[in-house]
Amino acid sequence: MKLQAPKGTRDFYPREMAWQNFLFDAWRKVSVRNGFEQVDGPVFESLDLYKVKSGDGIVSELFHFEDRGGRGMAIRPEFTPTLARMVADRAASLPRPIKWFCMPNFCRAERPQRGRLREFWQWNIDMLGLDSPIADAEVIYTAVDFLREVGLTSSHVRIKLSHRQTVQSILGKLGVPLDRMTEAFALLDRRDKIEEDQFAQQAAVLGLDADSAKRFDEVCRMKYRAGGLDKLRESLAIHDTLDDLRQLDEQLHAFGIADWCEYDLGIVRGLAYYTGTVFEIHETTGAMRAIAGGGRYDRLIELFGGPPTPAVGFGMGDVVISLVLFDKGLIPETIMPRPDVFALALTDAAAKQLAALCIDLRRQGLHTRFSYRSTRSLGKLLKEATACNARYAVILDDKIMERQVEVKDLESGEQWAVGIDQLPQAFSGRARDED
RNA sequence: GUGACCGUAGCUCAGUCGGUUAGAGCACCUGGUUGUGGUCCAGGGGGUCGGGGGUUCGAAUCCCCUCGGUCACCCCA
Repeated sequence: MKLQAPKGTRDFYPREMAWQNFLFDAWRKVSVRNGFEQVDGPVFESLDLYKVKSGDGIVSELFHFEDRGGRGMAIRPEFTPTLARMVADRAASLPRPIKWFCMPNFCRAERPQRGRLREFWQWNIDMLGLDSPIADAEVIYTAVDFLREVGLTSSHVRIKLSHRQTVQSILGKLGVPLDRMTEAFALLDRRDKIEEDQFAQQAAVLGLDADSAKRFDEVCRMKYRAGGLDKLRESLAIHDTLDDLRQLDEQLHAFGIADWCEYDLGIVRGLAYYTGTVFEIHETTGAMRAIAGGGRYDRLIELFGGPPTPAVGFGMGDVVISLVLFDKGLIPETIMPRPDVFALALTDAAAKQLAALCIDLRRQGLHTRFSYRSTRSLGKLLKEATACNARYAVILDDKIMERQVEVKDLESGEQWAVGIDQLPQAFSGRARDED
């Protein structure tokens, strides 16, 4: 093959495109019914915009270029900076809370792996201007609503939750000073990738003695079902009211999604800008990378020059969720657009009327296809009609001269004669009853 | 960006020790036959074996480079 799609990108043939549309439809439908409004921004932004949040180091992860005036530009790798910019620009006039969603494509110059490509589409749900755990819970509820919509259950996937304030409070009581919290979170995130003694050593640098480091590690490995906060508190053996987590827990119950959720203090979410709730959605087997991730980021809008604005949201990429649904056999067979009518001609005289009849049906809004083949074999033509999953076949023979055709219901196999003027009604089933 | 493994038709794969013109099933296309739906029959398109270079009388097969995929790092916004 001489020309191939660039590394980490995909071509969408009709079948893949149909799936993509199916997924997008589900994202949009769920977003809208939960009260979110769709937005979007430019595919590329000023390079500087991405440095604001992530620093200069981000540049190597971006596809970037100079425009003809020498200005640094980058193809968007995420939506949050654009969102922050949009909110900051109209902060005074937007009604609160702001509930927005989008499903744009992003590009990141990373090494592709399973579930991780260089171009992908991501569903973003964000809720701004409401500093209440209700917002956290509603955002998480929206994710659960989607999971249900595509046929997943709480036995397939789990929402793993943590809370930055809670973990920070625990770490503080174990001896980590406030100014080393960011490092402590980073260590927490890396704990599975480094040796035990290295972990202990690095923990010591942060002010944790051997005993505290061990407890720290233990706490982060335990999982607690929603509602199990008292157990969590006991096992911590640390006096902390866990107020932040407790309020969230109440709301998760109020939204009826507690059985999808589990507390896992080992969930950190890479970047430092999360301020409260953090969560990831994982397949329960744990085999795949996270399906979605998000949390509360109350400082970020300020960082982009807006007024102090509490915010919570998440992103879900199209790649992992598609792999998960494929693995679980949850991709429906019927994602391709289905013709209402497939018209076919059994004689040369009838073939001459085919186009006119189809155009007429199309003008009445019916998805109509016909055969381009010269064969007059009814068997072959019906096979063609079945192959594209048409609902009805319209069979033309010499009776077309008397304005009569046969209509065949391709699901039931029933067939009956219809005058061409009654054709559209024939498909509703009413005309048949009158016969 | 670093390291490891992989790469034969759209898909799943066969291809002996390096040896003639690279194969099968499915899929796709055309027509014939049963006038009524994954039947049967006949025929067809499609591969410079991912690409380039090297070794050799001769390379899908051996060596190097490159592109792509997968896995682990990095990162995961």
